[in-house]
Amino acid sequence: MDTIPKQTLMRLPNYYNFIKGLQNSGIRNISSPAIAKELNLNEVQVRKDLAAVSQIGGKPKMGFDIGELLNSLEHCLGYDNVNDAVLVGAGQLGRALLTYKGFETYGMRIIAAFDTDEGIIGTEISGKRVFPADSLFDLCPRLKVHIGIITVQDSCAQGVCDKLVKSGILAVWNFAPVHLTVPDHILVRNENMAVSLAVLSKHLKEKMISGDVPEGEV
Amino acid sequence: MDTIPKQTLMRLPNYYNFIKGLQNSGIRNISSPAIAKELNLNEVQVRKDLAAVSQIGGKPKMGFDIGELLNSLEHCLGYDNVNDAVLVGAGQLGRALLTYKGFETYGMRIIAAFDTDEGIIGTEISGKRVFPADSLFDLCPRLKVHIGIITVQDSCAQGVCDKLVKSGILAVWNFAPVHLTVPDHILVRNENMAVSLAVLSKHLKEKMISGDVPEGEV
DNA sequence: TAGATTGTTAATCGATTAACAATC
DNA sequence: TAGATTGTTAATCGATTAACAATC
Repeated sequence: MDTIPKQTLMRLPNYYNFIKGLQNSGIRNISSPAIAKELNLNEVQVRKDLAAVSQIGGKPKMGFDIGELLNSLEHCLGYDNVNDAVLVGAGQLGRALLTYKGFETYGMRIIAAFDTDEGIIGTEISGKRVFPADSLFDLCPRLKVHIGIITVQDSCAQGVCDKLVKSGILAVWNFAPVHLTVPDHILVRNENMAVSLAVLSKHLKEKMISGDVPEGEV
Repeated sequence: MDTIPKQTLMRLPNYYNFIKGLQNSGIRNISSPAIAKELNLNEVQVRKDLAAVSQIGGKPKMGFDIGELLNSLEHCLGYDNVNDAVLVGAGQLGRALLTYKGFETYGMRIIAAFDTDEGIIGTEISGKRVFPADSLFDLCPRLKVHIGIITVQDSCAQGVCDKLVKSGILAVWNFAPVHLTVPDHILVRNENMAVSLAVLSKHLKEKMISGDVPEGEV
């Protein structure tokens, strides 16, 4: 298990969710062909992916032990090391992220929120305190946080980003659909909801054009 | 401009956001080396991407006309054809998506929401009506919608998905971190917020290990 | 003209898939 | 044993990068 290929890493959550579901139905073993079929993947690809991840591997005729597989996947996905992040912009989307339960599963945690709105500063959202935006400089180093989430309006995003960088943030998860200029050593991941949906729609359109659609549903 | 490579398609929004920013600062032309530098990409890659997208191409010594480039990018991203989607689950996250302004930019539109909570059925969120979940079967075909967004709790996701499929939905954008079983002809895109954050964190960690971090910030 | 920048052809790289021997 | 399933080596595919001639 050296470094896992990026593409493999991206598929891991799908395996995890599928296999977790099996576990809940009381199933103990699963073969890669079975996984491949259900997830619409090539079965060699699944075997390679699992080989890269699983500690003890599978057994011919038996397949993989589901418990072990889940452990291995959790390990690879960083389940067992907690990573803290702060969020700036406690608007509709920011609030949704603060409330979102799923992060814990992957060892991630949003520990605090920042905003400029006097009305919500000092309140708690889903157990996380909202601080004034100015206190970033002070709090980030103290909390030793290195990941910042930007859910402010487009026009404020660059300014917030600059502040985060000054506060010692090394990775930025940006939900504002604008280009952020950052020093070379800062990691930026742009999350663009609209694009995700647009890409899905484009895929669908291509599929429809290629005629791969059931009778008359277009 | 035949079919645009998938990887290129994924980079398009980044070009778009960056170039849009330049336009707002009144700049008229941009060269691919300049884009490459700012976006940390290979300059040949940028040239190839733009070649695949731009209608009229660039001019040696001048670079690309920003207006034309934006038009071409908008065209490729489907800006100019509207695509409708319905959303099921008007909770925190669902509400954030309904409120999100960015979709219009890419020609996407959420036209209605569905929920089981009597308290919010009949209300409007950001101008979109919330209907009872049961009316899916009736409304989807009538609205000719083919994209469904799932923002319900994990435990309901599969049930909702089945309903959507029965209602004629062909593509599903799933925010619940569970595996959805669907007929072969249905497109599923899993959006897992937690994984995105976890992957970012993993990248950061790798970068930190490889020593690519400024003095003492670890 | 000289130099920057374009578009394209060829080389490289990484990921996917096919083929197959090993094993429970 | 026979057959399913594993892990791995080799072939293919697609995307990235390097090299270069064309052009404003």
